[in-house]
Amino acid sequence: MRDEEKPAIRSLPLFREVSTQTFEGLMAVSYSQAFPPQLDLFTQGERADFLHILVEGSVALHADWNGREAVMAMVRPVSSFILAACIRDVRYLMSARTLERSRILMLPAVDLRAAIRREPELAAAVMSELASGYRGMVRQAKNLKLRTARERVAAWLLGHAHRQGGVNGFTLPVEKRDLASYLGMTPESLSRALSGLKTQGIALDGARVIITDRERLAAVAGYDPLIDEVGDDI
Amino acid sequence: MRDEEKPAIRSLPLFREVSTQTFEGLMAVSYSQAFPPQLDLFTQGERADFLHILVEGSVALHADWNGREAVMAMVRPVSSFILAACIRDVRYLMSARTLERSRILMLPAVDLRAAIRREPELAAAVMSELASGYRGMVRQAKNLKLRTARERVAAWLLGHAHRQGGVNGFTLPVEKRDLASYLGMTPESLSRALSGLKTQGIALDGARVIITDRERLAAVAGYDPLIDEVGDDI
DNA sequence: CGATTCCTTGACTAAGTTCAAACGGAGTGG
DNA sequence: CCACTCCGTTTGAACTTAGTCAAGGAATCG
Repeated sequence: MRDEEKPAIRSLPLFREVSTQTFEGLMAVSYSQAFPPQLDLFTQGERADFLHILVEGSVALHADWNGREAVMAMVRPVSSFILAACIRDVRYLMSARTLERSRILMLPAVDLRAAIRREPELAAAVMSELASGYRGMVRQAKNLKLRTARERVAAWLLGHAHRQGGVNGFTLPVEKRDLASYLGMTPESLSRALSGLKTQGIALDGARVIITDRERLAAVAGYDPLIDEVGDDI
Repeated sequence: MRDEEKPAIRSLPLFREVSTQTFEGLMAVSYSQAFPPQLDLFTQGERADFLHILVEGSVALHADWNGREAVMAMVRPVSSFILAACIRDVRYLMSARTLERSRILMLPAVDLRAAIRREPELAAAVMSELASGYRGMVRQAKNLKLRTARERVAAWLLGHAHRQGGVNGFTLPVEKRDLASYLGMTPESLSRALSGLKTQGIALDGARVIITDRERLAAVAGYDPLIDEVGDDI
């Protein structure tokens, strides 16, 4: 793996409190690899052999069933994914594919599990990470069950603007069809939902979105910290 | 707390591997209480002060937003709930209410966190439990995103029959409207979906369901271990 | 019993999907 | 440099699914 990647990985919630010895040990058995866009990293149902850490690029976790597909999560650097399957030593429930060219660190699940057994600080971090991931999924399920498609779109726009540092304008970080799938709708529905929101506080230009009336958009979205505040758990 | 409850709690995945000393310590600071049906135990947004363990009865975890409500999970004995919020010392994302008269053990989150710090076996069990909960939520999100209402109903029926020990007939363990909400639909839709399934391998008599043609029902449901096999993680 | 609560059914409405076609931008090759 | 192609997006129209509203029925519980 590259040395310039290390500091970013070291500062992940997962490794921040871990001893240097353990961290270096884990890095020594991991390997980093670059993947082209649209490449399948693994497929649901396979055994979880590696904890993946996205260092650069972007990755979609998706699920397939009966010929249908849904994007379950969109991963951005630097963060790990599919920790739960690695911990339990079971099969992936989701597949992963790169959206852009991506650099990924692959950490053997066996070594991770061994390190956890040795180092309580790592165990604590994993626990915290899993709890956070669990709550993220609860939020997603709430979003799906309680909101309409249009409301989900409005909420996502607000949430993304917020995560970008409270900006008003941004360009969509992924293709619209992937976003649509993530939000549980078809690309056509997303397109129409976005059009419909043009009178509700946003302006559109291709993949560029500008929030012109935050209050109004928030009213449509029914913005709620217990669904949308993904960041520092309240 | 009552002594006759202890063995069941002791054999929970969470406490099975824990030292007797720690276990007894935790039990000593916990208290068990009986609640009437339809009682709110806590409300989303409140601080998570107690890990709850359902000893007897049944509990629904639900989420509310903008005047709408959705049942997110149905808890049956003996199992713990809202572990993630306790671990992270944050607010509940869901509310809880009893469905029947229930006996619940309440374990102060502070003591739980302290015990975890002291005992690696407990930390490991918590980790495993959280990972399992996370995967459960992923399954639920997949279910919601990929399946139609009718397919979810069919899959739930099969899953429930399977969890009951592979029986063919059973009576619904909760009221239909709660089941409907859990499955992300209205009571009317559930009613119609069940009627529609009468030609697809089930027979109905009020709350009693008999699976007459498992194959056929499984075909409608598109039964998939990566969504439906809730039990021992594959 | 009578009252309440839950479930079912029917008719209607709204939301979202599907299919098809047109549009538009990015990259390619003549 | 322009035409061409490819692919994602947009738009329109028909259709399907699920939700809403309202009324009737069935079961339950004081």
